[in-house]
Amino acid sequence: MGEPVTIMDVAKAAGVSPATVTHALNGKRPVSEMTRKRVLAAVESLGYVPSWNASRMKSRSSGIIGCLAADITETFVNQIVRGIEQGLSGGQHSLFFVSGIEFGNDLKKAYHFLKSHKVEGILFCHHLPIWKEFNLDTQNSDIPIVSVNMDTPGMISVIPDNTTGGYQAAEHLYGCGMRHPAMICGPEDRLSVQDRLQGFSSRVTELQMQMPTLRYYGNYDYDHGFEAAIELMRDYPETDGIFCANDYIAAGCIAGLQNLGYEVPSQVRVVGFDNRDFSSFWNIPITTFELPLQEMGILGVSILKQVISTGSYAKTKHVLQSKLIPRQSSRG
Amino acid sequence: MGEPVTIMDVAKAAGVSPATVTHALNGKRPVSEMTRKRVLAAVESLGYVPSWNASRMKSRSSGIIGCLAADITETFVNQIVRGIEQGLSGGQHSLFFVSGIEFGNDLKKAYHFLKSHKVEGILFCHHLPIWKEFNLDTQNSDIPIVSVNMDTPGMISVIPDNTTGGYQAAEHLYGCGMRHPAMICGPEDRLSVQDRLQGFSSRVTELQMQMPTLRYYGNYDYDHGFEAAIELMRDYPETDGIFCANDYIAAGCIAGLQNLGYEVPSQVRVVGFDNRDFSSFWNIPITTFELPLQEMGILGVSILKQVISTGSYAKTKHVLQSKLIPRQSSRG
DNA sequence: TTGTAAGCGTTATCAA
DNA sequence: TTGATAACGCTTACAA
Repeated sequence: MGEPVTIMDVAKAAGVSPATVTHALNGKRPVSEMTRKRVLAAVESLGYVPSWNASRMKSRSSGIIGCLAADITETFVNQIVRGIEQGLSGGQHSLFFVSGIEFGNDLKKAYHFLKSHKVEGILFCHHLPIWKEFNLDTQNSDIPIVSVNMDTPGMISVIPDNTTGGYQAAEHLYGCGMRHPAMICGPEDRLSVQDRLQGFSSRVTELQMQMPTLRYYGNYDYDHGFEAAIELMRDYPETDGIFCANDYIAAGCIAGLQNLGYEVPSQVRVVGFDNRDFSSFWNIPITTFELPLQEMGILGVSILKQVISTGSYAKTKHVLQSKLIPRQSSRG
Repeated sequence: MGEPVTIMDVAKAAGVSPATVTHALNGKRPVSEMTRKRVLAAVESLGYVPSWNASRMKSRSSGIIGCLAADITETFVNQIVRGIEQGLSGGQHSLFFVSGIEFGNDLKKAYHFLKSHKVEGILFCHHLPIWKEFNLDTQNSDIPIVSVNMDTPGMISVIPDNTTGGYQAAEHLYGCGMRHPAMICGPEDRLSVQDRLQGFSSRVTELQMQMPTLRYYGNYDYDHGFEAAIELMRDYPETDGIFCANDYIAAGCIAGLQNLGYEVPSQVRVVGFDNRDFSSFWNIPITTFELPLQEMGILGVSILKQVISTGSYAKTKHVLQSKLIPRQSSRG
C-alpha cells in the first residue's frame, strides 16, 4: 500500500531543503511566498503528512493526554469522555483513550502503555477505587493524574455532588407533600449510593422526619426497584415518598407501587437519579437528577492542562452540582 | 515532574550497553541471566518505560489502528468500540480512538490526524454517509479503511442485516396473529430505516397481506411513536400489528395505542428494534431485535488485521444477523 | 554473550 | 531567506 512519504521526498520534489519544508508547514520561521507555494504543492501532490512520532522525538512534550476507563459502554464513562473531547477540541492536545477491556482489566498494563506513549497527563475515569491496586505507581507518578467521577485520596478529583443531590431530593419530596420518607439504595459498595443516602437522610433529619433503618441495598436495576418497593411498603406502609438511588430502581419502584395498587405520585412520590433516557417518557415521567458528566470531563481537562503547564500538583477536589429535573413522579 | 528516563540511563545504571537493555526487555537475542536481572532491576528502580515513538521510528509499522466516529455517547458507537477493543485485546495492535467532536466534526482533519500517527488501518463508524465529503482521500487512501455499521461503496463494510430483521419482524408478527400489518418508520434518510422497511414489506407481500402506503417517517424517538400510532390507527383502524423502526418509537407507539384504548398485544402487536435497556422492563416488555454491534466491532478488527498483514484490499461486504428477542408486546 | 554504530523522520541550531 | 548538520531514543546489523 504505497511507500510512506517523508519530508525528504517533499524537499526533493519542491527543490528545497527539509528544513524549509518544515518551516513552510508550521511557520516557525519566515519562508518566501514562492517557496511556500512550491512546498505546499508538493505536499498536496505527494499526500505528505508529517510523522507525529518523528516530530515528537525532539520536543519533550507529546501533546497527548491519556484517558483510562473501564468500559466505554457505560453511560457515565462515554458522557465524560465526550466532555473531555470537547475540552480538548481546538487546543494543542489530543486524546488517547484506553479502556480496561483492551488490557484484560490490567490497569497497571494500561498505565504503562500510556506512559510509553509519553502522555503528559492522565484522566482516570472509574466508579470504583480500583486505583488502589496500582497505588504505588500513581502516588509517585511523574505524570499528573486527575480522577474524574471518583473521589480518590491522593489524586486531584472531579466529582459530582451526590450528597447535595440526596439532600435536594429530600427537600423536593418534602415540598411535594412527603411526610414519611424512605430510600431504596443501590449497591452498598458504591460511593455514589452512600453519598446520596447521606444527603437524603441528613435533610430528612433536619426536617424532623423519620425514615426506615432498612436500606434496601441491591443492584442498580429495575428488578431490584420492583422488589424493594414491595418489601418497603410491606415493612413501612405509611411511606409516602421514596428516593431511589437511580432511575432503573425508580422505574421498578413505580411499577412495584402500581402493582400494589398505590397511585404515583398522589399516594407515594418517587424520585430517581441519573436522568436516563427513558425517565422522560416513562409511563409516569420520573423526577430525577442530571449528573454534570460532560462538565466533569471539560473541567478535568482544564485542570489537567493547568497542572501540565504550571507543573504544580496540589491534590484538590472539585465538586460539581447535579441538577434536579422535576417530573410527574413526584408532584401531583 | 522528573526528567524522562531513557535507555541510556538504564544502561549506565546496569553497567551495560543500550543494546543489551533492549534485548533484555524484548528478548530478541539471548542475554545472560545475570545481566538480565541487573537490567530489570535498573528498569524497575528508575521507572523506565521505553518510548513508543522512538521504538517505532525504524519499523514501518506503528502497531496502531485508528477508529473514527462521530459521537461516543451514541449506543451503537460505544458498543462497536467495545467490540473493537475486544478484538484488539491480546494482540499486537492498539487502538487510537478519535471522535468528530475533537475536530469540530471536520473528518478530513481527523483523518489526517490519524494518518500523522501512522495508523495501519482505520475503522470508520458512522450511520450517515458522511464519508462522501472526504471521498477523494479515502478512495486513493494508502491506509486500509473498514466501514462499520454503514454500507459504504468502495470500502470494506461490516453491517447489520436490517433487511432480514424487517423480514423476520413480519414473519414473527404473522405467527402471532397479525393480519393487517403496518410500519412506523424513523428518519427517512437513514439506510437502517429503509432496509428494515424493505425487509418487512417484502415478507408482508409474500404472505399476501396489505400494508398502508403511508410510511410515518419521523424521529427515532418516543414522541414520534406516540403520535404516529394515533394517526395510524385513525387512518387504518383495522391494523393489528405494527413494526416500529426502533424501540423508542415502539415505546411511544405502545403508549399511544393504550391511550386510544387498544390492548397490546391482544388487539395490536408491536415489535421494535435495537434492544434498548428499557425494552426489557417497559410496562409491556417490547419484542425487539438485538444488533450484533460488538460482533461487528470484533469482525471489523479481524478483517482490518488481515488486510494489513496480507496487503490485499478487496472491497468486500460483511453482513451480520440481528437477533429477534420475543417479548410480551407481540404475543398474547 | 555483549558492545559499537548507523539509521528511522523530524526539528533546532548554526552557518551562509 | 535558506541549507547543512546534529540530535531526539530506540532498534538492529555488524563486530568483537
